[in-house]
Amino acid sequence: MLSERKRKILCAVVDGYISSAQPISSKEIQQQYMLDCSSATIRNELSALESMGYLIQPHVSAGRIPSELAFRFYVDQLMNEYQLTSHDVEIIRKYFSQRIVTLEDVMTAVMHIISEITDYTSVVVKEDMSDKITAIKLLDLSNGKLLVVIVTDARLLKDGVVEIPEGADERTLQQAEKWLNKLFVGKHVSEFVNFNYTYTLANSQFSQFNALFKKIIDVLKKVSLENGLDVETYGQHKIFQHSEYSDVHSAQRFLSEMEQKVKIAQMFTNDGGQQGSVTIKIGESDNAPAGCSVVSTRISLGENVSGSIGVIGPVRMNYKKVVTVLDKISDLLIDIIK
Amino acid sequence: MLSERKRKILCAVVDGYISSAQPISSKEIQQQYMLDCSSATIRNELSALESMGYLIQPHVSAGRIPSELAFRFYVDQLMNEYQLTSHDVEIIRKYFSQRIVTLEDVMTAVMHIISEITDYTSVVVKEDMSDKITAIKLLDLSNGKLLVVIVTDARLLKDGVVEIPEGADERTLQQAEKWLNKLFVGKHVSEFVNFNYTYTLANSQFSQFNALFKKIIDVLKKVSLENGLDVETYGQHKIFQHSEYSDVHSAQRFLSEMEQKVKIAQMFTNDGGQQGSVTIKIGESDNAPAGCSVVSTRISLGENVSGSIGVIGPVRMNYKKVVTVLDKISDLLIDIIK
DNA sequence: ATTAGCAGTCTAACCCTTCGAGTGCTAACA
DNA sequence: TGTTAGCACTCGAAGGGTTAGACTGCTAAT
Repeated sequence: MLSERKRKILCAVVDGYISSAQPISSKEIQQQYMLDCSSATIRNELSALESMGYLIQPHVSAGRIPSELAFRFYVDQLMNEYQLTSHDVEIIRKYFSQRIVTLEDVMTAVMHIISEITDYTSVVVKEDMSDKITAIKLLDLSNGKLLVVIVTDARLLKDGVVEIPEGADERTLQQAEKWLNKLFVGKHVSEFVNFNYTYTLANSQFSQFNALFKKIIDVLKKVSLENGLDVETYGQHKIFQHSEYSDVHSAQRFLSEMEQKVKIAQMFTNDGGQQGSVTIKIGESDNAPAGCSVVSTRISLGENVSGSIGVIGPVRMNYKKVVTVLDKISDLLIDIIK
Repeated sequence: MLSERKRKILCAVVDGYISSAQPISSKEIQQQYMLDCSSATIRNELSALESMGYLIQPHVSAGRIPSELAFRFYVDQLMNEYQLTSHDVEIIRKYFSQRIVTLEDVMTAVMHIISEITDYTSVVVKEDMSDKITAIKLLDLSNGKLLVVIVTDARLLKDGVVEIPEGADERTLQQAEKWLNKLFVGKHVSEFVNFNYTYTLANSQFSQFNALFKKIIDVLKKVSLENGLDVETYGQHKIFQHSEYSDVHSAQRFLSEMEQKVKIAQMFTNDGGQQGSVTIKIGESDNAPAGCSVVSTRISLGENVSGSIGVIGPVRMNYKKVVTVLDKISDLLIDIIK
């Protein structure tokens, strides 16, 4: 448990680093945040926080920067409120006062608002849940491969080819087919983006077919991403405003990452938080891209459509502001989407 | 008219600069491209080409780089054939051997192929021509504004608000409405992306309403872009592979540009070249973004859908390769799309 | 018309120094 | 025991100066 003073100092470092992108020195903390002890005392505390893993010293004659652990602690316990500025509110007003007719319009507006206010790349993921699976068929292509056909309500079929596992005769394949249908029919295609197969498969009676099922579910995942999911981003150029992307390499990495829509979708849709609560992923340990954080919230977009909105940006992100903006937009969406 | 030797030298400079991104020296040309005269002679020729506007010398002790004029001349007259490498062919094979079902699949594959082979950002624009305009209505909102409602076959209506011009009474507005209907009904929404109003309007009998019509057409343009047009890009991160974007500023400019889908659509769809012929825009004078070139070709995607595919990248682009790839893909598409 | 040779120019790279910011440690102090 | 002043030390960023070398333009000879 951290002492009150340590918490205060840690918060000062994180806040300061978020706004300046520079290592924070003991003097700076004393002058700007706490006046009741000397910089030497703060140095001692900083040193302690560093050995606890919360702070990092880029080099010996520099101040401290927060570790990912510190950011995690910050968003969970230290972060205080952010008040939307009149400028922020004006941006929201501007977009929502435009004529908005379709769901597309809404989402485009939301993306632009979020990106403009926060200066991060905004992401909208839309999951169309209306397309239900009506049947799964396995077709032996008699060259050692199996054609998996997934039939759905709306579009006739989606398919993929997988290897037939060793020692699978016709009868076992039929059984497998039966089992697959039992498991999947009636479900929405987009439910499989984040399907965690280890559990389900470990308990199935077809453990020798694990590899096959895994592949089939991969086909489902692919299909669900390509058909049931719509990923849009806006404000990729905003990353250049942040000093962590001032070198070309990290910028390139970020952009490559952003073009992998599948990955993006997963980051924004999994561990489904409830509407109204904001999920924050910090760094690779949270399955965000290296050096990046993902802040998102789930939204409902009508009968059979749900989704996520959020931003992706450097770990040194203005979480307060982002969370507040997402909350606000989320509230507004509830009013707008009937 | 340029002498044969000047053409040869100019071609050498352009080819050399395209592949090295470095100013080309007289010595280099002599060694690599022509052995039948000395570097001093080439220096004289280079000097002449510079004063003709084809070459630029970054500083006095550097070689020459081609001007945009030179690139224009190169693509029109000098450029020789490019042979697809086996690696290129392999990439095409890889993507087209995947199961491709929908038009979406095709276009995604095409985008990836083009970007992977060329290392530039690829763009696909799809214009859905099935949505025809059935009527245009003007509604006086009696606050000095006019609601323009565009009714189409498919989706009920699209609208926008414009100011009523000075001195427009009810009767003239009715006339204007009539004229608008005569002009637009039966046309496809997406025809207006590149509608050039100056000509049409200059010859209309409503010259005093030019501003109004202009706005209405802007609404149509906006509508057609938002509804009838689909712009997708892939490989934005590829720009970092090219030295002109090794500084953060130009990279940012490029990305901002790429996020303006409207502009992109216009660059790829206008002055409608025929399928099978590749259009090359070089630099701002050709309405490409500053420092950029746009290479595109029109394709047919079925009954009521047409579009463009192409790349956008630095003016120092490997035009040979890009043109060849686009030609190839264009041919393949003709086979695939029925 | 072409070419060898040479003086002149400019960049890129490297090294060196300096400046200042910030720390850790020590010893004194409450 | 916790806090603080003082100081030596470290390290990076910035600036200046030098050097090496890449090319050119010009001149004069062929």
